[in-house]
Amino acid sequence: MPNHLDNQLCFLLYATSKEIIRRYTMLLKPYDLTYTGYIAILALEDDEQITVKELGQRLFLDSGTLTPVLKKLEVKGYVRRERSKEDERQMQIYLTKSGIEVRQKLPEVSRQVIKQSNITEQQYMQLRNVLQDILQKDCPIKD
Amino acid sequence: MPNHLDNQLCFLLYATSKEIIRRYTMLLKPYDLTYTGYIAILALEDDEQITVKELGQRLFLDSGTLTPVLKKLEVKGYVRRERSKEDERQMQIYLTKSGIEVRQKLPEVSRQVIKQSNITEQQYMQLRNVLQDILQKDCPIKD
DNA sequence: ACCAATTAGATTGTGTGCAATTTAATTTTG
DNA sequence: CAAAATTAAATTGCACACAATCTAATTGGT
Repeated sequence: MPNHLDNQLCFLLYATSKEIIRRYTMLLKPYDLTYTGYIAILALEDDEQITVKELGQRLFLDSGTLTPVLKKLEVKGYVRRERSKEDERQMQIYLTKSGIEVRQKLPEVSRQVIKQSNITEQQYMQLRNVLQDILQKDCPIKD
Repeated sequence: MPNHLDNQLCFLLYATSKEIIRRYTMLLKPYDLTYTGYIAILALEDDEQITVKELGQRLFLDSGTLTPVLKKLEVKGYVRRERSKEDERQMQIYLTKSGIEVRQKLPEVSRQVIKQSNITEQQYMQLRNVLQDILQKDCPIKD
């Protein structure tokens, strides 16, 4: 591995990620959604109730980040939060009708962001594969 | 471009970037550096004075982010900040002796992070090329 | 059944990240 | 040359991220 480039790679990852999120944020404004709110809604299936913990596992986020985001999504009317009756510690999250509606419009936003970045299908696949590799190889170490 | 994967790619980028930064943050603790402080120090050459604006261009960060970071680096003794005499609006930033010293140790941190992610040299090159492409293609739109 | 250990979510504190505004200095222009 | 426009940093406000702590609920062991 070429040492003098180590930093470039990590920094590129960081800079590109920020830039992509910035673009999402702009396009999500009409829906009154932030990027975090967006991925939270996308992670919820239409007829599904999941806990904050489960949602956090899908998004790699903890309750410290998710709790405020979900409260805001609730105020906007996109999700509902209910204490589980079987286990009072758990909070059940699910999409409202309005949340399901907005969720259906979101793929268009995503399509536009990808379009802007102008990458080829091959590059797209390469990038996805490498990132999945890195993230998966990271998982065992985290535990 | 396969539509149903659009989101996966952007999310992967976001999640991987966060994970890599998390690893940096852990390894940087002994040096009393955050990731942002780290890239700021790396962006400064040993015998160079640059303005906050210039530094921001290198790091894709604005004064709103950089000013507090640089003030903290100054308190830690890694950089110095001085008003330019030619143009009082500008703040000149440069590494102290201590900053130059710590800077020399940082490539080792970077090497360790790359090592942990276990990617092949080919993957490394692919990733770098695609990210550079995306970031460059994005730039004209920003201006 | 009781108490220690665990677990889920919320809260707190620190550090970004960025848009928007402010302030002070410099440059441009009529 | 003076007023207007521009520019550099700093400041403000909002929204994450995440570690650490807290609280309440549940579970496990005896």
